[in-house]
Amino acid sequence: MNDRTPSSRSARSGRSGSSRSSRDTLTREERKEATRRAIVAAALHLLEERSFSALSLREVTREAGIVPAAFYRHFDSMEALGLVLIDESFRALRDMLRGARAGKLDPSRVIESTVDILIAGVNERREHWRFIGRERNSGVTVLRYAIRTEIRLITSELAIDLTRFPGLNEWTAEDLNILSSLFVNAMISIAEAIEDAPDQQALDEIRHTAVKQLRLIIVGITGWRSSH
Amino acid sequence: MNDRTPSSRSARSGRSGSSRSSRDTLTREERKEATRRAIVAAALHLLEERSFSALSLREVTREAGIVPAAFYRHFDSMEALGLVLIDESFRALRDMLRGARAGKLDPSRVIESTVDILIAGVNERREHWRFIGRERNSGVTVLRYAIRTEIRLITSELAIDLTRFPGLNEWTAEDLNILSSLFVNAMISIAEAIEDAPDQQALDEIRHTAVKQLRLIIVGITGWRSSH
DNA sequence: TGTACATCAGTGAACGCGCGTTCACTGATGTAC
DNA sequence: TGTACATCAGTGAACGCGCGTTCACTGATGTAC
Repeated sequence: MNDRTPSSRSARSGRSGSSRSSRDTLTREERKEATRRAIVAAALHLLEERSFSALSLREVTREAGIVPAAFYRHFDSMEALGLVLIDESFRALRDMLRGARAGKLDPSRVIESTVDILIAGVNERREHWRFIGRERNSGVTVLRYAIRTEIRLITSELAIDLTRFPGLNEWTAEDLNILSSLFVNAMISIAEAIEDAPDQQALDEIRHTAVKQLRLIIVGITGWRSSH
Repeated sequence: MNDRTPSSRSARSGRSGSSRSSRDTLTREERKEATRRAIVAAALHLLEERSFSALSLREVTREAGIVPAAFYRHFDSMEALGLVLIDESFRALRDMLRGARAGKLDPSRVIESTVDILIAGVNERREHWRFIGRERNSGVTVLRYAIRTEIRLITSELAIDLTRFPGLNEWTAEDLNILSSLFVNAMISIAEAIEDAPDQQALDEIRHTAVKQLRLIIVGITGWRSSH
């Protein structure tokens, strides 16, 4: 696991000065960025087994292949690194959701497709999901609030999207938000279940359950007249 | 916060020997039990602000008013203490649910009453709920599994209870479990929201949202024919 | 009730360890001429 | 292209600190007679 990202041979910049890479060498700026990415990746990797508050600066730098003091060339503190991890994780999550929306799902199989996309997305970015899932309720206040803010954002974006569905366009904003947070909550617990799935059979079972749960919510919606 | 539970004056046992307390003194056994409870309470108190993996043995003993080494007279390790905390927290939770069932709710207000009981219950045992909510997804594997097992138990107990409801008694066991885990998930996220509620207004809003969400699930059920 | 001995919850000192942070440093990369 | 100087990412040693765990101990509580 110790690739020793830093310390190769030499580098040479292009003509006019700023960021450009020639064949086998990198500019100083590019090297710094590579180390930064190594730190982020090391942290994310270690966070599969630890919670953020149990993660030490020295562990991260050890995994990233640098000396502890070098950490401070990139981040002010572990907390700053944590916020970057959240930002990056939610960027991945948003990409997934955007992809799902652009996909123009077959209306007769909306739920199945949604669940499939969710499962594929979580599997693809296991580390990010695990991190978010862990820290959402964990001890580090700053991270917890940052994550809840992001989730609230996603929830209200979904609420806006829902207005486009037939039958929902005359719901009140409040009701749409309630519905959308019901969906988001369901997605979060499905994602948490996926993370822990030990094998394909467990995954199939989760898929099956998730489809039924979401279908039940949909049935609820269609039989519902937005109240007061 | 340092009450110094241990070290008072003297004690005297009753006639025949074993556990019995006279007026103002305690047997050795009772003192030991008191210290044990002090440790558990200290840990639970500190866990309102920290996650378990960030909690040190020395912090706990300091808060409990004993010397670090004395911890080992009561628990083999911090992990053992963690498991006791889970056991105790879920005992509190089960008491709440049992109370709710025994209450013979007004059928026309089942949802409102359920939510009220949930809110009251969570408020009454904030420390336990916070602990469970945090550790459910946190880094300490043993605790995470212990909590999930308990939640699975509660879910299947609820599923059995649901068979008594008109219209649900002919559902398959699988479908009942799915429905019941939808309920339990909703309860968990409601409980998490309650923990963070800063004031009465936020609490009212949570109550309002929770009632609507549960009602939506119920509508879903009544419009549902248990499939295959 | 009184005495002599056993038990054991809690003490206090000591240990080695990994931690976060600081600092002066080095040497490759970048820039000015 | 060549030279002289500036920049700055990463180094390695050092620090003081709180940690978990061990150990021989103490003195109140408990028991046997």
